Amino acid sequence: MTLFTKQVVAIIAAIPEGRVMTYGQIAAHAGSPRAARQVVRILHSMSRKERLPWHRVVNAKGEIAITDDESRTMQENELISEGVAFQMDGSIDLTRFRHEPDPDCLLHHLASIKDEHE
DNA sequence: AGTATGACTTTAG
DNA sequence: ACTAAAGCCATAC
Repeated sequence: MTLFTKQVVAIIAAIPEGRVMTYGQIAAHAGSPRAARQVVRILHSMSRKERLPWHRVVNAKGEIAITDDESRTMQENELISEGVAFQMDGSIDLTRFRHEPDPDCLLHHLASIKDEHE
């Protein structure tokens, strides 16, 4: 497992209830602004083993990115139950629900991750 | 080791 | 506003 992966996991795990982040955002905070797709892969592989709030991750337009119908509905329900409101067009208002990690907190977090990283 | 694969993003037409 | 194409790079096989 790479450092990038651990950072992504840590960032996702730190998303509070009722908030969402985009793939690109997460990738950028983990050090690779163009690695949105890796975030997807990590979500796929890690959400099975780890308990990640994968439902709090959406695409850049604030829409649910998942393709599977059942999972998409499940994500929708999770978000609604957390207080995330969907707009008429089925997207989320990112100006209201986007989570921006606190820089200091993030730095500290990443430092401790780097330590435990082999 | 080499190739294929994405629950994406951004830019260009 | 919509579609097309290229870029990205850690996993899975």
